[in-house]
Amino acid sequence: MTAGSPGNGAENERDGPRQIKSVRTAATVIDVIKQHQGGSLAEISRELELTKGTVHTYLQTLVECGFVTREDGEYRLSFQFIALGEHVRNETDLYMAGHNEVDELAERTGEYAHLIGEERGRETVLYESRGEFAVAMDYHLRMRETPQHLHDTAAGKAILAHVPVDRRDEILANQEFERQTANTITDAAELRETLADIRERGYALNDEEEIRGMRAVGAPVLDPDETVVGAVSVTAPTSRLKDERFRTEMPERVMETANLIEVNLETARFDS
Amino acid sequence: MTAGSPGNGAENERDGPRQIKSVRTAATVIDVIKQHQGGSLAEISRELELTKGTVHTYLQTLVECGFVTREDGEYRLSFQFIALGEHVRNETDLYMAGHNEVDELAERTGEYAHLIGEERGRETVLYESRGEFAVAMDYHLRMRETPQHLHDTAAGKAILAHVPVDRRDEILANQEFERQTANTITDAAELRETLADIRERGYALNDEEEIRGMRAVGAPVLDPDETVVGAVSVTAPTSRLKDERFRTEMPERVMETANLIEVNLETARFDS
DNA sequence: CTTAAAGTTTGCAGATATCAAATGCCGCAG
DNA sequence: CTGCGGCATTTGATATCTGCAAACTTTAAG
Repeated sequence: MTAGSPGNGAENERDGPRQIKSVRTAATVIDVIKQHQGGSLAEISRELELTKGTVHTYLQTLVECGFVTREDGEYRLSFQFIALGEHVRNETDLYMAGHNEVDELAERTGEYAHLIGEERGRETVLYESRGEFAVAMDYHLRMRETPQHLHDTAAGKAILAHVPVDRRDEILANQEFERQTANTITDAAELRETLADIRERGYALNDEEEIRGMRAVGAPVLDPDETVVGAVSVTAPTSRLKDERFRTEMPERVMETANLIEVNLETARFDS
Repeated sequence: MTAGSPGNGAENERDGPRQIKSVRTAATVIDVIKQHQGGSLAEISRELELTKGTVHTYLQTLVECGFVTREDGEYRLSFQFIALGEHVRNETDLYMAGHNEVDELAERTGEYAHLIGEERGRETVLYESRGEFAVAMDYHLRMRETPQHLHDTAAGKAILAHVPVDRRDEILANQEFERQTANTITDAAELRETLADIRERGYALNDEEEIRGMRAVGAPVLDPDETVVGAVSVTAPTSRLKDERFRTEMPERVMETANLIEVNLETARFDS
C-alpha cells in the first residue's frame, strides 16, 4: 500500500478518523438481520457479499455476545435489545420527567400522546400513551422502530424549530424531505418559514403531513438554558381534531404538558 | 505462538469456534458504557485495560454506526437501542399475541401484570401493564434492564417447569440460584420438586422469593406443540394477595389469560 | 441412493488492530 | 500571562487477526 490513505483500508469512508472495520461489518450484519426479520446464514451472506465462512464467524460472535440468537436455523436479534432499550430509556431524563405527564395528557384528551427525543437529527419515540378514544393503529409501529426524520411530524417540527441555527442547517442539509402525503412540506424555504412561526407561537401543527387523515399538535420541551431536549405531541384523526380544538384548545393542552415536564426536569435531579 | 490453538488468539475461550475479536471488544465497550451509565474516553479505557488510542477508535466506530452518542465529552448508548428493542418486541409473536390480554389482566386485577419471554435460560420482560392499585415501583427497573434468572420469579418458574428436561438441566447447571430474600429457593433438589408441582397444577407461585413483601402468580404460555414460549404473571403486595386470592382466584385468572394468549398464538399468524 | 444446498472448519497471506509515543487541546493555579 | 496536568486525538510500525478459498460435514430433496 502506498501509504496515501491513513493506515486504514478506508476506501469508502473519505479518510475520516480511523475505525474498526470488523465492528462496521458486525453492525451491517445486525442491520441485515433487522431488515430481513431474521434469516439463515446463506441469506445473510448473500446479502452482504461476504463468504459464508466469514459471516459464520460473525454470527458465532454475535450469538456469543448475546446480540443474536439462533432458533431452528434462523438467526434473529435477541431480547437483549429490549433490555438495552429499556436501560437507555430509564437513563434518559426526559423520559423519567415526562412519561407520567404524557399519560395524563393522553387521559385528558383521550387520544394518543407521545414523548419524543432527538438524536443526530432524527426523532425517537421515548414513550407512547393511548387515550380511551385512540384506536389501535399500526402507524406507530414503523415510526417506533427506526428514528424518523423531523420535517413531517408535529413533534419533529417543534424540535427543529428550537434547535440552534447552525445545527438546524446541518440537519436540514443532510436529509431530503421525503414526501409522505400531499401535505408534507418538502420545500426547504417553506419549512424554514413554518419553523419561524412555530418558534413564535410555541407549538407545531401537523395537518395530515405524515399520514392521511391524521393531525397532530406538538410542543417543544426546553432545558433551563433554552436547549431543546425533545417534544410532546398528541395525534388524532382529523375528524376529532379540527377548528378550535385543533388550533387553540389542543395546543394549549400540549404546551401545558410540555411546561410541566420542563418544571420536572428542573426540579428533580435524575442522576443516580 | 506455537500454532496449538486454532488460528485465533483464543486464550480464554477454550478453543470454541472462531470469533471476531474486535466484535467481542466492541461488545465489552458497550457493556462498560451501560454499567457506568456513560463515561469519558479516559474512564472507559481505564476500565477496559486498553490504550486510549484504541478505545478512541472503537468509540469513533460505534458512534458512526449509531450505537453510541457523544454529548459534551460523555459517551452514552444511543436511542437506537430503544428503536431496536421496539423492533424486536414487535417481531415477537408472544408480544403481539399477548400484550392486549395482559392489559386486560392488569385491569381486572388492578395489579401489575407482566408478559415474560425466555432466551438462553434468562427471562426478559416483553410487556408490563399496571393496574389501578399497583403503585409505582422501582423494583421492575432492575429486572427490565437485564435478563434475569428464572428461579426466583413466578413467571420464571412457570417457564422452567415446562422446558424440556435436557434443556432445563443445562440451564440449571449453568447458573447459581442467587438468594434474593429469605424465601428464595436456592437448593436445586427443592427447586426440582417445586417445578414438578408447578407442572401438575399449571401455575407457579412466588411467595416473597424475589422481593420481600411481594407475591406473584405465574402461568406458562405453550405452543400448539407444548413448547413453552413464555409466561404471564401478576405481582402484588402480600397484603393484597393472600389466602384464597393468592392460592385460587389469582391462579385461575392468570391461567385464563395464558390460555387466551395461546389461542391467539394459534389462530393469528403474525408472519409479515 | 444421488445430488444439491446449507452449514462448518481450516490454512494461509495479506489487511488491520493495537500499542507507544508524539501532538493538540483545554482549564487551572500561580 | 505562563506553565502544568489531564484528556483527547493522531500516527507509524508490527504482530495479530480477518477473510478468502477450498475442503469437509450435514441436511434436505428427488
